[in-house]
Amino acid sequence: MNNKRIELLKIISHPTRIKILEELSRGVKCVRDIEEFLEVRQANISQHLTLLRHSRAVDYYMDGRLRCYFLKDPMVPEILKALKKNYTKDLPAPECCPVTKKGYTLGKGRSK
Amino acid sequence: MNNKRIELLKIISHPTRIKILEELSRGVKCVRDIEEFLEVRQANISQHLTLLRHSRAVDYYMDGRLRCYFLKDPMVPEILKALKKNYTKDLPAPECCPVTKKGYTLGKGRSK
DNA sequence: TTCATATATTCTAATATTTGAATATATACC
DNA sequence: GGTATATATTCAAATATTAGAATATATGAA
Repeated sequence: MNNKRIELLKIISHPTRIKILEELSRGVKCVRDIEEFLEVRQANISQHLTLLRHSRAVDYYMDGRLRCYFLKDPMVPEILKALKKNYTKDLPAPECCPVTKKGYTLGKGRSK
Repeated sequence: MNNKRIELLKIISHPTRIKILEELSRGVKCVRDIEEFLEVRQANISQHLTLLRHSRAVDYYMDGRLRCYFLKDPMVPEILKALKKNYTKDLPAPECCPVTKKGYTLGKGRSK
């Protein structure tokens, strides 16, 4: 598995950055637009955008004083989709322990 | 967006844990199986499995001395799929800066 | 009960991430 | 030029993550 992809995934995995990416998935936005709907200070948003830029998740157009950000990496929408999906139940558990083919007891760790 | 999902995404985003999850996506495995194909010590694998258990990404069956781990959270395979997908090009960039509807220059930050 | 096997936990040091505060830069407009 | 606006950078402190080492626990077998 490509390590760059995993790094990008890690970068994505932050509440503020997810919000930024979701907003960008609805269309191009400049930093002030992002400031408006997030309760986060400008400098911090800029820090997050810098991370997203460096990991090539986003890119931007400059128009005069504005930087208009947009999504660039095609994995990002896929990840957002997977995050938003409504999962109704757990994956089916295997019939029995396939290693020993014998009976089993359920893991106790599941409630922790 | 559900914060638990984002936390899980962050937990997933680690090279060793991705490898473990990929292996589990091929079928149930006990810890020793995982040790065999990863060049990581048992204690460390156990630490990663503990994280994955606590975030409910995986669960396990006990069979005597063996703990047979399997995938539990349905988002995990979706994320693995998104990671493995062969993305051939970037998302299409917007025609022009939609904020000002004027001409634009491309961001210089893209090469950093 | 004792031993070996399978796995987990605890502790710790190194490192990375996160945020706020302050400051810097770049551009448009006067 | 000077000023206001839009955004980025730097620094530092708080916090979180990571991996290794040592040790603990649980189970099955003898």
